[in-house]
Amino acid sequence: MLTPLDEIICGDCKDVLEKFPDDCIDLIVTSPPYADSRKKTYGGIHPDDYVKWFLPRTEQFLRVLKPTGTFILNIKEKVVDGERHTYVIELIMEMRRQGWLWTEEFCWHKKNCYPGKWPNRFRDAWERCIQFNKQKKFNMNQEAVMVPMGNWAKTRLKRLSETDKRRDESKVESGFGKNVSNWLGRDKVYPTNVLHMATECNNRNHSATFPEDLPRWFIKLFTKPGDVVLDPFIGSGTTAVAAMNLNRHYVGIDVLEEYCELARSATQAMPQRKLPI
Amino acid sequence: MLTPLDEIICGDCKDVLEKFPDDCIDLIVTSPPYADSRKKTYGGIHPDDYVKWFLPRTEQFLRVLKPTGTFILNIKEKVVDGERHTYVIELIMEMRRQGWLWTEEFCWHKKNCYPGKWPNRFRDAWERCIQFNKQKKFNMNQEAVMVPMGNWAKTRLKRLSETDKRRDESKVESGFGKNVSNWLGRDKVYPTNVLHMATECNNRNHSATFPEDLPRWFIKLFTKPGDVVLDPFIGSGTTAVAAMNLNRHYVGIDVLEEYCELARSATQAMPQRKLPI
DNA sequence: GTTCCGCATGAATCGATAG
DNA sequence: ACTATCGATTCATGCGGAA
Repeated sequence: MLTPLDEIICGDCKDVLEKFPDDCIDLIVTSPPYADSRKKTYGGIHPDDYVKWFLPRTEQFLRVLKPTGTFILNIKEKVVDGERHTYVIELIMEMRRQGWLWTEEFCWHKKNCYPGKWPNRFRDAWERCIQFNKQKKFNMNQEAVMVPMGNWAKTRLKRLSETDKRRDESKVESGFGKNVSNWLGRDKVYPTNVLHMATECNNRNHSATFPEDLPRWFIKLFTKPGDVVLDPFIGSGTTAVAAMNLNRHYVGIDVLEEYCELARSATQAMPQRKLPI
Repeated sequence: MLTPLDEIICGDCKDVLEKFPDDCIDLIVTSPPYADSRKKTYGGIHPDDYVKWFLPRTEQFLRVLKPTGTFILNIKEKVVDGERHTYVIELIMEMRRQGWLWTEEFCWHKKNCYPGKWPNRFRDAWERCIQFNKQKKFNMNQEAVMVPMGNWAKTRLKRLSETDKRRDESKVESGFGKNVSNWLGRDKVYPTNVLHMATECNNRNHSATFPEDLPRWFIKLFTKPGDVVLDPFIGSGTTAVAAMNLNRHYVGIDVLEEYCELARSATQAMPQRKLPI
């Protein structure tokens, strides 16, 4: 079977991917249903069963990913009985046994985290974006995510509005859009492994969207135009839209037909490809 | 033996703590020698041996810590052979078997991280501050680390200078100092589990100092004046100085006499206790 | 066209209450 | 006793409407 490109496929990603050929995906970036979350829609996997549930799927991810490809897993451990549960770190250990390399762990600082107050902890304002690879040599285009933040840029930024300044603090290109070309040839710096992005809290159709900037950043970093991006838990379609906007092919999978429809609408509602990338 | 207070003791913390009574420490906060780092000074423990080396020491930490106390471990996994090494997550698993509760993991965002460029990764701008406890109920004074950042403050901040605004962004009390009292009674918010603090790059006598703000923040959060703070890897004495400034007792331990001397000088050079806390 | 203000909205967590 | 459900808590963000 050939790889179906630019499609949203309904089904369990384990079953769907079994029909895919080996080494056909350049980047997998996904935010799976967290343990015990989204119960009403996804059924909810108990934290204690999460690793066992996930491993057969990462096995398929490993097979379909190209040797030079990357797998970015956005995840966070829940608090269970007053403690951080260990399913995420156990998953890392088990995936290494499966053959994955644990290359890096990015920290996504969620500037607008969920509110609340408890006697024994503060609000959780960060999630892991764990980078796995098949080999030590993988594709990476660092220049694609460089940030205009030299002295010249800094001076100019002082004249921007408060809102724009806030966006600039994210240091991740978001908020600059078309103007980014103005910064070419100026002082630009490489980002770090800490990403500052706010969640999108205005999406009423899907309870757990990550911001488009997140997959967008990793797509620019780990793929080039024409490459294939897979999100095995596509949800509302954020990853597919991000890939589309960057002239990459996408493959989206979700077990719920409802979300597949949502993702299809999102990709088809795209007004145009916003160039330049 | 009674607990020796406000002293820097030379020796391996395992041996030194064996002579301490049970349940005598309110907070342990430390940044141990990282695996295979600081070879010249600490001898360097190979990453593969790190957990085995560390566990007998955490066993003593567990014994001397009060039931309501907290252990904050500032650590980060090294890159070994292109991969993040697993000694930190293995350590968490093993310490849980030892009886520790893995309550939380704070993210310390190092705003001025170490420079450098590599083909396959970005600069590492965050470290883990892992919180362990003996029981679910522990002492925590959240009000002590509240931050002036409500709507009212936000509006007002627009009129402050650029420099002040930058300091404000740190959200961790650093940079506000005396002015912070002006904000009392106004909108203050609780912080999150992401700490934004710059590293101190001016200490050339010790190879791995963390900024005083880091132990200071945790000391304010998990102890009250008169409590006892232990740093079993005291290094240049940052934790002892922070405890002293906050009117807490300290116990510092280091295997190297050279660092003990350095720490003693640091505590004795204290000009005065900077009140208010 | 700007800027400003008010408002709804969250991958949360704890503790109490109910079965 | 042990599990399931529910209310209270809390704040950065982006939207729409207003000045």
